[in-house]
Amino acid sequence: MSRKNQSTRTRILDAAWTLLESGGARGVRMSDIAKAAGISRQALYLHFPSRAELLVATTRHVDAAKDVDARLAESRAATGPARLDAFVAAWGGYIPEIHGVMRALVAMMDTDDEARAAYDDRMAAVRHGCAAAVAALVAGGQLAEHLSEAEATDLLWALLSVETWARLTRDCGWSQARYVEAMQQTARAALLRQED
Amino acid sequence: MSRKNQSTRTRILDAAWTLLESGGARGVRMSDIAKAAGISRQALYLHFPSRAELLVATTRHVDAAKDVDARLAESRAATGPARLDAFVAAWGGYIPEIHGVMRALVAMMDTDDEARAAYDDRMAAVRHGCAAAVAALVAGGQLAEHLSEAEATDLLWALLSVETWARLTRDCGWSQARYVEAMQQTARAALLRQED
DNA sequence: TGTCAACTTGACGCAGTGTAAAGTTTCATC
DNA sequence: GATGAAACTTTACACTGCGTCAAGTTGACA
Repeated sequence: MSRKNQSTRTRILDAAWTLLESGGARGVRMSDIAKAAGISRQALYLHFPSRAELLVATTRHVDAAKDVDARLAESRAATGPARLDAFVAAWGGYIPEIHGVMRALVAMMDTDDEARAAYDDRMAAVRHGCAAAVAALVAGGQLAEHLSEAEATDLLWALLSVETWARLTRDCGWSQARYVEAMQQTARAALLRQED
Repeated sequence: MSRKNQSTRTRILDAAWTLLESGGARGVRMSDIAKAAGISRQALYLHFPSRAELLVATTRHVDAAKDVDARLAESRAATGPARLDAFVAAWGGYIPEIHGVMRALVAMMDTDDEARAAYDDRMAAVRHGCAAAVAALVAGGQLAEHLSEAEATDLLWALLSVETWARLTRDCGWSQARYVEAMQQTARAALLRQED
């Protein structure tokens, strides 16, 4: 409630975020987060009931800090294929900033319903954006004949997975710009009706 | 060494496989595997030094049982775009059979070098297949101009990830056949020079 | 009959999460 | 300035799952 409480909570979330994002291949422990936040491990439990809920809160914290909604909203301005490009660029550009947090969430998903729900929630938001981009194609009669609107949405959503991003940028060494460009190209090739 | 030893080892691997594949969303424990194999938990350690090595051995066991090499070899017969289709069908058709095992491997990757190495090994094999399929396109002058041979390989490899398969079939409810068809379509659209 | 390998039982150490309880600091308020 | 509440600390412990250890049991084979 007090300002000090707020600030400690924020310090915890920032610490978790930093640890998850930078390095953190080896699982980030509660004690790591506590140390980084400058408090005792037990004090974490005064603010968050479990590791899962701390991680979930961290994703929300990052969303708020990076203003993901505003960014995705921008892509809504364009129409047709340009909208597809804009959405791919917006979401694709956001992935590197949440990669670590998403990774942790995915790792917990198998054993924690809280984490699973948070992940599903996030995915639903992305899917919603995909659906809107596909709808823009349908409106312009530009969707490939061999795909239903739902299938095109599924395909785009699958294409824009964090894992795919990680493979291309982390494992294959692509630059972020190259990734976005290639995904735009691929999404267009996969979803647009071929007729120049 | 003895036949009985062999058979116990095989029973363990089959048990692990079954558990990982069927259900097993909640992490599969050593005690689960032991119970399923009909031996004590401790006896597992007479055959495998650690959970990681048991999982790695399980992937090899599955590979041997399903004869992945022979399946992928078939795709080498075709040329040009047909080869791309054949490879996508071969690997894509294999994914559902190793999904559970791969999942477990990925989950361990973060904390275990053994598992990481096994995963990298498997990925290298898939990448090799991707590279060969792309090379067949290059040989026929059919690769899209905007992609280098290496980039096309990266892209195909990213497209054929287990995660992408899981999203489409598990999360979106696509049939295996629809998945393969859509991936062939998408790979062609993304990689082939457009010129009809 | 002895012995060797495979297996069992039971106990333990270790890491990491989460809980519990008692003590300390800080700060607002009477 | 004493009182009391909130935030935090320290210490300790329960629980799960992995991995180790040691002392049996069982069965096959020489």
